[in-house]
Amino acid sequence: MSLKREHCNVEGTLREAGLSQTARRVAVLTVMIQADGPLSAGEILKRTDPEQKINKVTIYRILSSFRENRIIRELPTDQGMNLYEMSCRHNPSHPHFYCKTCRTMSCLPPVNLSQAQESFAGQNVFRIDDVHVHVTGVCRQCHRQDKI
Amino acid sequence: MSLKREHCNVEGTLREAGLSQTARRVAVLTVMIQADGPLSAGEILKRTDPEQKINKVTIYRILSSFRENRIIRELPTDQGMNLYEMSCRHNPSHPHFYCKTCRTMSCLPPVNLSQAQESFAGQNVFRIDDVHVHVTGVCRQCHRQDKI
DNA sequence: AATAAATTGCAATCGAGTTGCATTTTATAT
DNA sequence: ATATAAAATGCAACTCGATTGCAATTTATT
Repeated sequence: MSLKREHCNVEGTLREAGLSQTARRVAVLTVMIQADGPLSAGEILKRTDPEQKINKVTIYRILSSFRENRIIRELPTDQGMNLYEMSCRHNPSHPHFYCKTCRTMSCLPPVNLSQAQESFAGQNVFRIDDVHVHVTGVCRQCHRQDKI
Repeated sequence: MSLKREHCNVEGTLREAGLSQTARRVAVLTVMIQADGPLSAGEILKRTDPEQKINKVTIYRILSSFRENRIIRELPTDQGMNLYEMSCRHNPSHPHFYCKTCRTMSCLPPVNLSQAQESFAGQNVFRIDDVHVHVTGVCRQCHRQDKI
């Protein structure tokens, strides 16, 4: 994401999702909107106002509600924890690049997978070791069985 | 993967990787080769001969050595744990489909991402909620700093 | 201001995965 | 075959991200 960019309105986003406007939710959403890359739950906690002393459980519950309402995306990492980023028209779904050396996750522009290697050449990518496409949704069997 | 398929030779795979032929490694690799989809560490443990009574620590250490030697691939899940599958010429890298309802991960044929939605139509996919491309490697900055 | 519903904090807990160390097994040489 | 060093394994304890139960607090609504 660039520095000068449009982003969502905090109050409007919560209202559209049908979530009540609590100080905690406003704080977390503000951090998410201002972030320039995926953040861990711990990092989100650090970036909220220390005056608020938000409990980590509250952070996780707010992130869950945001995820359920598609306000944010959850990105599982190779390190067994999740990172979070905004999921809105200002930040459409895109590949992420994890550097094994500095252990940081950064965003890549949306690309055609078959052109990945060439397309990523202009990015901060020296070597690609693995490209993993992860598709989430509902399978036909589950849909048939009316589990949803 | 289909039922009648070619697969790797256990002893040869270990030898080529420079790993000694221990009963534990043979057991785990046999399970991996015979699997028809990604398995969790616990499931792999279950599928080994109960007579061997392999410790879970040993399973994790064997999986780590296999991953380091590119014998297997590790797939992080939305559930905060990893699944494992063979990484060889008989099982090239491919997308995976996670059904939120039955919570199972299944394999999809390799496809061009831009054609994903259409291509998956013939699979056991009812609805796609998210397609996540995860690229792993080394960034330019780390390469410049000779960290590797 | 009163009330019910929703949210939050705290402590305890879960579970996948890891670490330290003693024991056992493997590969290699004699 | 036997000895030896190196590698692999088992066991117990532990790490840490994430979750649960329940009481206390805050929010939305009357």
